Amino acid sequence: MLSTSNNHAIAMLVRKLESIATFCDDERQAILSLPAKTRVLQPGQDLVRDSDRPSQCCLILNGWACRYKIIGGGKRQIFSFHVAGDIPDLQSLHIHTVDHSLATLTEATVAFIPHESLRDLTARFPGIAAAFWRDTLIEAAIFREWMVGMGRRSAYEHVAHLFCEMYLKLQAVGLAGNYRCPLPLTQVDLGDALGLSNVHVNRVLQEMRRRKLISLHGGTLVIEAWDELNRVSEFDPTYLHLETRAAA
Amino acid sequence: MLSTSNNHAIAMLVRKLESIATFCDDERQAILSLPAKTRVLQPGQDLVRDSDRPSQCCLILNGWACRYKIIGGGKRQIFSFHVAGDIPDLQSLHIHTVDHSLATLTEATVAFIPHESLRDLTARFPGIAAAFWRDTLIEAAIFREWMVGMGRRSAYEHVAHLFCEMYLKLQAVGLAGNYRCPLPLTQVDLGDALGLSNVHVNRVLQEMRRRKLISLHGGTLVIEAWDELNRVSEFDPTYLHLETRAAA
DNA sequence: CGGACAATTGATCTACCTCAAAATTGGTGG
DNA sequence: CCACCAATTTTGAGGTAGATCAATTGTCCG
Repeated sequence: MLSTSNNHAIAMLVRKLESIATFCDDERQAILSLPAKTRVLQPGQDLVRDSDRPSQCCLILNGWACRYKIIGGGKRQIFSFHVAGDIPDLQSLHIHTVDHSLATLTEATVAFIPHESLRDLTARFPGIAAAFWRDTLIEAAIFREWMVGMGRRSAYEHVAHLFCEMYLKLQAVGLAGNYRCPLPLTQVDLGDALGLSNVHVNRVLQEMRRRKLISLHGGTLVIEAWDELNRVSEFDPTYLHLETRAAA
Repeated sequence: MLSTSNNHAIAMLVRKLESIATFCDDERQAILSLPAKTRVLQPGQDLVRDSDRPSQCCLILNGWACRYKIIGGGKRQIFSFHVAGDIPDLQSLHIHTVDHSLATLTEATVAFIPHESLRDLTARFPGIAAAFWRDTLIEAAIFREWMVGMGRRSAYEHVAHLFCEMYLKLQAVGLAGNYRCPLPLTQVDLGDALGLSNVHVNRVLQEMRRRKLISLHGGTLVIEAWDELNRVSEFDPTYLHLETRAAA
């Protein structure tokens, strides 16, 4: 299940970065010529584990992954969801010991890029370094918004807010449109991301369906009332800092 | 209340960065010669406000500040506390529109450094750029840990965890030692950081005092049972990624 | 068709919230 | 040194959002 890199694969990364930054042709070309080894993984497999010291970064080419931490008593907190184009462990470039885990949620295709190549790339192209840095800063902004959700929003508002966020992020990289996006997560996954029990997530989802805000089944989320979903969650997309202006 | 920069002020920044990175003399010297305008602010003043587009960064020289967001109904979520040596809005270098606010919690002395100077510095010294990036990555790691606290820990565990974190961070920059550190926060501030009501914070603190884990009054936190505090909060300092090995 | 996993339901429980009042503290001016 | 004010902490009573536990149903898929 190993193959050598090809431009088509790395193109996902360019698309992702261009949703938050702007490149010239040289820079684009340099990214596309990054070396990478590709692998296909089953759902639920760990890519990086707490206290690893990786020497490469993972680029998701297909499927979904999440970052999480397990605490005593087996409770799990999910920090982020990742899709094609994301480098979920970019931070390992500058922080050597990882402090959480990364796992696939679905079957996924992942490319591994040596730290060395990325360091060389960022050294030669400060604009690319800035884009990577910007990506990690936006991630921190999303963490802050999740904190607001967990600390100060009701479960209903929090779920609605997450759906708005995910739709816009997916749309920005061409993976969603027309108020419809893939969402191959179980209610347990959602609960672990939101800080809720799966039972309560279920009840909130039912209420949202009943009110005709969304429909969600078969791994697809359909937003049936975007404006209303924005309103109830007080969603303001500024924090996503997307270059391409978000859909209204 | 304005004065020109001096090395003594910027030295706080070097101390902070050296708690998470290592510099050569050239780099240290370059940081020390950053220009800065210093100002003294009263408690409760906003330094940066949601949707500002600042052209300078704030370096805290003295006192405490916090970053926060207010949502509908006046609820506040605090994301981080900042002390001498911190640049709480470093991200504005790469993300132009800020998506939250920054305010003083106590009387504070703050130095303002133009973005231009910081950009020039990071362009000339990649090692300093890496240290700044590393600082923002560690901040994200702390956000993740706060998410665990809000989503998956009990109030008691969460408070204990925060105290462990703050003590180690302050100790790393020489602002704490001997299990004693400044903590000039009201119970309302703590609640807004932890996602709890001030009433509940109060009850948790009483319980922690009753169990002889801490004492807290007059703006000073004394940790009376470090090991026990670590144990109940399952505290693992890895995520702080401190260079200087933390006290046991 | 059977097995595994995911979604749903029901019943009960509790950690934490809200509201409101009282006590304490720290600073200030007389 | 005391009296007073504002801010903060503390206490009490009652309420509720969301947790837990355990069963049932639905869905996918080989």
